[in-house]
Amino acid sequence: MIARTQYKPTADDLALLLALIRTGTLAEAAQRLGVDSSTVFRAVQRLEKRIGQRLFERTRRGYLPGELASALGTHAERVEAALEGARGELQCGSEEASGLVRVTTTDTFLQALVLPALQPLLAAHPQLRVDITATNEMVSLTRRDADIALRATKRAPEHLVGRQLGTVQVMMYGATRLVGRSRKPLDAWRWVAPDEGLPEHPTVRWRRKFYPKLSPALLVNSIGAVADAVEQGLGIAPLPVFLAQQRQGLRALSEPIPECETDLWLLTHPESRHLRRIAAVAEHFAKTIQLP
Amino acid sequence: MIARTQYKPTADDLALLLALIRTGTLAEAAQRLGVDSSTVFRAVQRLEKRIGQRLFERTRRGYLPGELASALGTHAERVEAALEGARGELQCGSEEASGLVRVTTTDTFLQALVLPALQPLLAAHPQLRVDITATNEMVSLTRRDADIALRATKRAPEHLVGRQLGTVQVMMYGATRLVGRSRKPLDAWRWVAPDEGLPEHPTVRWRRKFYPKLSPALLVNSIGAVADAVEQGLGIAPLPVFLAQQRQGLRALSEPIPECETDLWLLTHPESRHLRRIAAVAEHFAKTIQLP
DNA sequence: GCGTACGATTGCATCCGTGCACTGAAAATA
DNA sequence: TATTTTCAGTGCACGGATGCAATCGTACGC
Repeated sequence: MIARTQYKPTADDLALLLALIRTGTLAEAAQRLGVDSSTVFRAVQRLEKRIGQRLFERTRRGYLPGELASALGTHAERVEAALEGARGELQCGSEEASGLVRVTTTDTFLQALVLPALQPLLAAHPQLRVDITATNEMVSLTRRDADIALRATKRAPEHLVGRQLGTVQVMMYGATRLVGRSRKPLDAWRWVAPDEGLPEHPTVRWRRKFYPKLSPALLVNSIGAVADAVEQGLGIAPLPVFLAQQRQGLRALSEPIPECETDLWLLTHPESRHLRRIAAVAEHFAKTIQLP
Repeated sequence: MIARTQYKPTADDLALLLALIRTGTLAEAAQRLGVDSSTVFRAVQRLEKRIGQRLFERTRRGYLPGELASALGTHAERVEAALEGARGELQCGSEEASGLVRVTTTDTFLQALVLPALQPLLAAHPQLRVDITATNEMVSLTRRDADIALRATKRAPEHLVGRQLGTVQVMMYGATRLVGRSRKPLDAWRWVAPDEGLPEHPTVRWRRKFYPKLSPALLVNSIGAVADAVEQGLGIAPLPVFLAQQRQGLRALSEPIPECETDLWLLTHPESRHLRRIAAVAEHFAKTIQLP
């Protein structure tokens, strides 16, 4: 083990590092930091000398972060977020949140849960902007993607701070005008199901396990569309209760199916969750969106 | 809304604030920061002037943090943790963790899961010190208490980053030499149970719900002691499977009881989980401790 | 091929923050 | 009550970081 001088980088060092990583040139980094480019130049030199290791590769195009610099950069982002949180404490309006918050969820949750909850939130915070992305895929929520996620999973997500908002229960449904009061077994009906776009959906897994022979008569590309199809009387399908309750004329054909149950999670990034705007949105969702 | 000058505190400002909050006097804060006390004095003045608000109350005894100062202090702690994380990146040994990690768990998990996992961890990191607190109570895990917690709960904990390590399954057990191959109903046996110290334990709730008339013949003050008593043949009891498997001569008298199931969570603080020593312990626990 | 523009460096004067030494006052201790 | 300790707060000289302006090197457009 070499007795290398253990220089402890300051927050300024990290801010500089981060700016330089993000921009790639001294001039732009300097502009972002509000200092002269010569200052950035000398600061990088100092830092490298004190650490005793090269951080950036100098190329014609500018500064290219090395491995260590990248690693430090992720830490620097955390420091930055924490600092921003502290600064939010000093915003005068104090209660009102402002800025952009990026939310990601599925199309189903979006229309059934998120959109209805949005109106009062935006009314309470006029300066707040919300950017919602609906994806069916389970995108890993990095800081680049979004600030808040509303997801349904069986197992709790790692590396994220989560609140469980309830449980998504699933029952078999059919349109009343289709099924009437019939007591036919479930596999005597035509089924509607999501197509190959959602191969791992709990309802699909459940059907394959308990009705392996069954072949759905209609495939559509989202759970919302399945619900629509069932409402139209095109067949029966396992549907989340909260979705079925929005539709007219559906009749439950079963008890809640335990195998299809998933938990509804409200997820935020550990680092950014203290930012006022993000905390405001998360709090509001947690209060407004509740499943049994 | 007053157009107050929106001064953005630097990380140095926050470090100073934090030191002053923690020590209470200029001299001690200065010593902790490695600067002169006059520097601290002037820095506080500057900061208050720029923020446009008093942060500390000056008393004979020293500096007393006001409300805003305390609020900023919690943010400052986050900044501090993030900075420490960045500095850890530069430790030369790089892979070896050093320092103190405080772990809290229950006595049951401690002896059955944590202690067995500890040996290889300490061997791999000679400089690492671990401080384990076993409490039966569900102490709220603040940064003051501990860095890592191993807990069993139904619902996922909020405000903490958690990993679910598995599910604690519970079955009825009795000593073979007591129950033999008997098929008597469960309530024909004498029962062992935890005493009033654990009134909300899942097994207790379950018993009250399904065997309300039943009165345990023996009460002891921990789940470990219940297992011991059952092993001695003093009665039967619902026991976590992982505990029963450690004992000799126990026979399961039931299937796993769904109502008694709890999830095993490994919890860390969002802020400190990037520190090398804490990440090392958490990783090791996550790898080593696994329930089905 | 020449000029232009952009980016990395460097020299120099300036200024802010700092440490050191000191004062004064209030506790703590004898 | 006398003495010592321990604070907060001040004057002064120094040094390092900064901004400005000038220089150099290279890519790119005409």
